[in-house]
Amino acid sequence: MASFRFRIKTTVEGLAARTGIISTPHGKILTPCFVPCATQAAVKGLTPAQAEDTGSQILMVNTYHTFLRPGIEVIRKFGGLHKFMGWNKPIMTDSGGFQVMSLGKQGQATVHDEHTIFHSGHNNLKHTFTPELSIQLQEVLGADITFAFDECTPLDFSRAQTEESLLRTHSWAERSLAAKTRKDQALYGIVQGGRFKELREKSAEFIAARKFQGFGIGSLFGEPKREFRDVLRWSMSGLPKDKPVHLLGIGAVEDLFTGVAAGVDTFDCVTPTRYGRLGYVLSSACGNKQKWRYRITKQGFKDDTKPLDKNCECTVCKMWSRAYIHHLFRANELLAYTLTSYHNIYFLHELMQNMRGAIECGTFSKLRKQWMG
RNA sequence: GCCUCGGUAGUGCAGCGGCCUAGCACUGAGCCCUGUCGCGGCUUAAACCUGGGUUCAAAUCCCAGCCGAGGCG
Repeated sequence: MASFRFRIKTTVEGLAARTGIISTPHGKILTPCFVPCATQAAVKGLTPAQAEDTGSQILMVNTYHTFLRPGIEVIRKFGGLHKFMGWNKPIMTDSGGFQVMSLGKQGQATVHDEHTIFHSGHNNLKHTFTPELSIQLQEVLGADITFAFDECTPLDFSRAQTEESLLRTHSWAERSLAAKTRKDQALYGIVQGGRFKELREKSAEFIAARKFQGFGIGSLFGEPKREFRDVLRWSMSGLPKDKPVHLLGIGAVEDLFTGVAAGVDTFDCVTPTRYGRLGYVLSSACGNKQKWRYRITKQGFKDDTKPLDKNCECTVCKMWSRAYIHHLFRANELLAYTLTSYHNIYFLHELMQNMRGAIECGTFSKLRKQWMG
């Protein structure tokens, strides 16, 4: 079985942007690329075949969610996620760290230095999560790329709170590494540090010094765009260039350009599928140059015979009209979610493919300018 | 034909003399969501069946009509 490897193909003069190839036991990934979320071992609304058709090279599955349901023993019985969900390409698994924050905000998680206690909504059970458990679970899940258990620090945390949280993330990073037993899985360490320059740099330095095969950058959403750029730069400055970097939870068009320019190799984000369910269509021709999206549920599309995106080559855009998809949403037909999610994922993969092409042709800055103005 | 009950935003309900500038839920219109949210949040639009009467004051009480549901013939 092939082991994990990262090879840089092309770099861009004056920028950190690069193309590369991540090799994993389940195949290669051309970077930079977008990673759709399959949180509960499914890309919401799509079959694995459809996910592959959109251009997906790798999926992100969540450890905490699959631990709660169906439970790790079920997946163990199948020999891992790949066989369980019928996806033979690479998989990465989130460590459950994000849920420390997202559930914590709802009072469903309490963080301690040693562990985190989750109060499950499913059945009122309490679950104690530790870095060791997260790694153990991820090894059973069998992902090609795994993440250290971290604490996603809310951006409104004070300097003192952020520092305390960061110490925990670092301690958990070391414990995650120590708990690792499988050699065929890559383990990424995660850089945190909230919105503080010194803490981000300190975190990057700390994580870079450990034996991780790659790095994740955490907690970058919700920032004003200017800060986003800065925080990303601080987070990456101390990381070695020869290892892959994943930007966790980011997928807005502008952020993808910013990330790639800064040298990020992979991105995961829920927006294409979440937007798909909310009736938002990603489009390069929608007139909204901030968000690159519009709402198909609006009245105006009721009898619109045009495709979702006139510039898009995806199956949905070739086969169906805005009027039809508008109708599916109005009628609450499940196909609405499938078609819109399919298109949205295709849109992001297409964008990333264009970025890869542009980097290799030396026209990345031009492409970015075309999109961002 | 008689009797009973009911007619309040698009839908379903609340209000039953002044506290109604009429409340709620869904729906509509619009905005928002970045390691998931078929969710949730915010803004906004929209109604007292008709006509008489009683009263200082009627969505509210009375009469007639119209409409709907049920009962009796």
